[in-house]
Amino acid sequence: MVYRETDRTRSRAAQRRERLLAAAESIVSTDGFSTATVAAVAKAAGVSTGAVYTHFPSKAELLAATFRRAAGREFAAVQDAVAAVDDRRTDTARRLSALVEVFTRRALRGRRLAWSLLVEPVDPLVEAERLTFRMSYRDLVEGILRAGISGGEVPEQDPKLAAAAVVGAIGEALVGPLSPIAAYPTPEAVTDPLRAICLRAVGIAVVNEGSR
Amino acid sequence: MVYRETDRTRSRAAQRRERLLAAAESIVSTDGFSTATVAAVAKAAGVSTGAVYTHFPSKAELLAATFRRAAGREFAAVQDAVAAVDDRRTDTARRLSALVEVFTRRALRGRRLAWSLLVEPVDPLVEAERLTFRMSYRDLVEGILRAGISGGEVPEQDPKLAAAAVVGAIGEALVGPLSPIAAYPTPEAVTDPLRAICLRAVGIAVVNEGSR
DNA sequence: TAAAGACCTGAACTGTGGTTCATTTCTTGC
DNA sequence: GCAAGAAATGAACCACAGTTCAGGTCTTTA
Repeated sequence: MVYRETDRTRSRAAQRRERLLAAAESIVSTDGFSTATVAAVAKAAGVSTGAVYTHFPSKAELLAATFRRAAGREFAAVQDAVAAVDDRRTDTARRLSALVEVFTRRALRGRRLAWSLLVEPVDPLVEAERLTFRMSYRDLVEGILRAGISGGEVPEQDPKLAAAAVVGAIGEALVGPLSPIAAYPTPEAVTDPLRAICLRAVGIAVVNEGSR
Repeated sequence: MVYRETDRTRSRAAQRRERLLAAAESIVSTDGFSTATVAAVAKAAGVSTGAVYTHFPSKAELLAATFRRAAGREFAAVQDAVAAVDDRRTDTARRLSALVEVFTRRALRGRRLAWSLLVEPVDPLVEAERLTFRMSYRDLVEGILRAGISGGEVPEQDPKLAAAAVVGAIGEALVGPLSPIAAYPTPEAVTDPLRAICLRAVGIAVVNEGSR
């Protein structure tokens, strides 16, 4: 044999894969997963439909990878925001507030993507990814609550249940069909009351609702 | 023409329609909407696939009607429970508690159906029905909150946002993939903390969490 | 019982979109 | 430049489930 896999070919392949993912994400974030057909993604990436299958074993895997990419970035941003608070001092209210604030801000900025990531009906394999990320968010909240409970800032309660409720409340308030956020003029107008709701829900008395 | 539509034929048709809906609901409540194919529903109802189309214009309409049937019953039960509290006296905490309790109890009893009604990916037409019902729940909560706010029991806040959050919290805590309820031994073990969370979320201080 | 219309049957049809594959084009190392 | 292997192409293929329809059956009224 004469042909060999080399740095150049590998990076070329990685580039193609990246192009495909970027194209898929672009479609998803403007029109949702349902319009992200193999043909559409291929076209957007400037390749043939068949070429998709040299980089991904199936459409489901392509979309799952796309989901991971987008959701991972979102989660990392929220996680970082929470961690940044930690750097200064441990304060449950602040950490939860940071979580709500960053999540909300980002969801408002990219509402279609947020909708796709949170509630759009998707292929089972993508749904599995979604489950993973929702669990990550719940675990993040749960961790905050556990720390708060042991520190005495948060009343005794099942942190798992409370965390699930908080995640559900944020999700429904922001991207669910029930969300009234379209009527809100600024991000703060959403984050402030939503933060108040989340803090109260876990039993933290909210003193000053205005903030920053 | 000699053939005429008569009471007998009409009731026969109504019966068939009913059989189809019942069959569809049975399938949905055990295996979800995804397995409710036209063929499967027809078979379960004891008719041919073609006969379905004499009673429903499309599969989507059949499933939408099925959804309405099941979701309508659930909502009515919750609504009745809330109204029953009203009969005695107006008390926001009691009304919200009744809502949480009945919703939870029923969801726990039929978890698969609850999942199908709340979060299973479905046809757009069915999704539209779901939206309607979610709005009904939100409106129910919103009404309770408005009354509470004007009565001074509940602090000033956007009742729409708070209602959406409450509905989201309940949904996620009960049937979402994050739900830890499988670990709970009895319905009360779920309703008590969940009620506490919901009441606190809207700003009602929870004094005694034990209850009844 | 006959005519007329509606209903029922289930096999055939259809539309959509994921997947495959024979062929062509590239890439690599000599 | 050439052999060998990989990747790309895009039209053909296929699977699946919703929908249709020709033919048979049932209901109704006269």
